[in-house]
Amino acid sequence: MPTLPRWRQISDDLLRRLQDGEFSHGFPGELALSEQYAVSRGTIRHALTPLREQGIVGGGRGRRPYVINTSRTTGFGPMYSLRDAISAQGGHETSEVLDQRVLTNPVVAAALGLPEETPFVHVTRVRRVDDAPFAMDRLWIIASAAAPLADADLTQTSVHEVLRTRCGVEFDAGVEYTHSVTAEGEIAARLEVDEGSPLLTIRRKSCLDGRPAELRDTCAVGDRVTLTHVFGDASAVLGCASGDGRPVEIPWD
Amino acid sequence: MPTLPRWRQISDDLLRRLQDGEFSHGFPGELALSEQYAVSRGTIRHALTPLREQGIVGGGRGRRPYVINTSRTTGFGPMYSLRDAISAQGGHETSEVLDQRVLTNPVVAAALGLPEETPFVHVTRVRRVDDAPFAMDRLWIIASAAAPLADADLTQTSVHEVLRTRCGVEFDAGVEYTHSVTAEGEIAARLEVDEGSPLLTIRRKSCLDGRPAELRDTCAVGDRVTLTHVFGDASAVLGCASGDGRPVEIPWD
DNA sequence: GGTACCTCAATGTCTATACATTTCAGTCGA
DNA sequence: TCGACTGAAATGTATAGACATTGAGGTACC
Repeated sequence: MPTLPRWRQISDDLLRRLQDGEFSHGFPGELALSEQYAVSRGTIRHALTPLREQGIVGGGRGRRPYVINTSRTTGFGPMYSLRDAISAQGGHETSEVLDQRVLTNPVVAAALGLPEETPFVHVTRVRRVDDAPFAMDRLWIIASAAAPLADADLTQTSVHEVLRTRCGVEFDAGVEYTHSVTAEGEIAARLEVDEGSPLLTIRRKSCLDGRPAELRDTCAVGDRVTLTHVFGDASAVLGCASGDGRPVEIPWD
Repeated sequence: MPTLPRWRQISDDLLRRLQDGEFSHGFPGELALSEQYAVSRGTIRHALTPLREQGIVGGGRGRRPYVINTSRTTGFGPMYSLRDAISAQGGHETSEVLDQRVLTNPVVAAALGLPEETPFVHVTRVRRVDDAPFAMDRLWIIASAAAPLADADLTQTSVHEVLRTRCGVEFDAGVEYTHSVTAEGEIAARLEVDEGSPLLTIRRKSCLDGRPAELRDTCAVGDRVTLTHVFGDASAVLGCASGDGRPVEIPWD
């Protein structure tokens, strides 16, 4: 495993320190960080870029640097794991694992452009917040890169987390397709909703190290889940009315 | 209007040249661009960053630079305008404008954290591809920044486009909340779907120049719309089976 | 023919510096 | 008291150079 570049180490370290609440009374400026870590300001800027893009810290020319939000922390670009979007709304989350083993699947392999006999770790789960199911998902991750996943305890930990800590890898590219459908048959039963209820389906194909590595299908219950995407320093619009994401009815004029 | 920084000018220029197909036989490297534009390599790298992040051009250490995709061009980070996601699937798109005027709305103002009497440009549309409605949306944009929008012809042009070319502004931050609901009443009628059909609702709050500026509610027909998010160099997973975003049924094992 | 190796080109990482620009806070004056 | 002004602090923009790392393509050897 190659050593991570210095800017990345600093970025991770800053994220950790943010989560520890170390900066609740103010975030240091680039020059201060430059001294703390004994690197040039350019490297610090590089390290801060992802934090600023994800709206975790803010600042700007002339302005004092500040912390915006530490609750939503994991995720990479637009691919916030559903788990984080949910647990932010409070409530204890658990997963019921229905299936977790290594197998091959020609359809999945084709969707990722991989050879038919590629072995995948296959996981199927129902996810609950305070015992109410809010989503179920199936995922296939290329086994060669994610072997520990086959044995990991996924009832309390996100897949993203396992990959990062146990496998030392992170998704670096991907596509996400979102649809709206209605619940039917087995899925409706598993999610404990009426047939005909609205669901969000999300198919995600993602890469590790530039190579296809994962296919994931998620089914989320429409009125229990909010898909949230943030970009840039959105502090000005976060936390206003409707900050929880529930649409406020806006009267016609 | 302040002059754009050099890196941004170059970024825009490269995007234009990409759309013109100038690089269909190969994309120049950083050093070549550095000479062409007579700027340092650092500035070129800065200009290339957004293109690489959006998966428009690819490359990497040791690899020859290459063009991935020029069709999806507008949009900023994860906020691809729905229009682009749709028109990529072919078909001629038009909008039927139901309302377009300046007014105030206390609920909208509150959601954006603005004073109650802030004037907005309010637009309501039904969007169609080949005459079939696929979405309707309502949006409020702060009038002071988007005055030309009140008179613009939106039947063929996206709001994003008008803002960029006529107002010289672009969204630089925002939040997007996506839900799944079922169609009812007036909305079902306007979208020409049965009651109970699945819909995607997207509420977006975004900023111009770091200040709250827009609130947009979109209702999209579940089986006519695919919400697509791309990040990084996803060329390895784009264009595989299920490349159109329609989920392929994957058999249980 | 195929394979291992080598070399080169291109990008990734990092440093150091200079100056422009913007905001904030404090000061001064009307 | 309120306004305008001013200076400091911080980031934004840009340059130039150095070295490391990677992948692709060609070469030479078996």
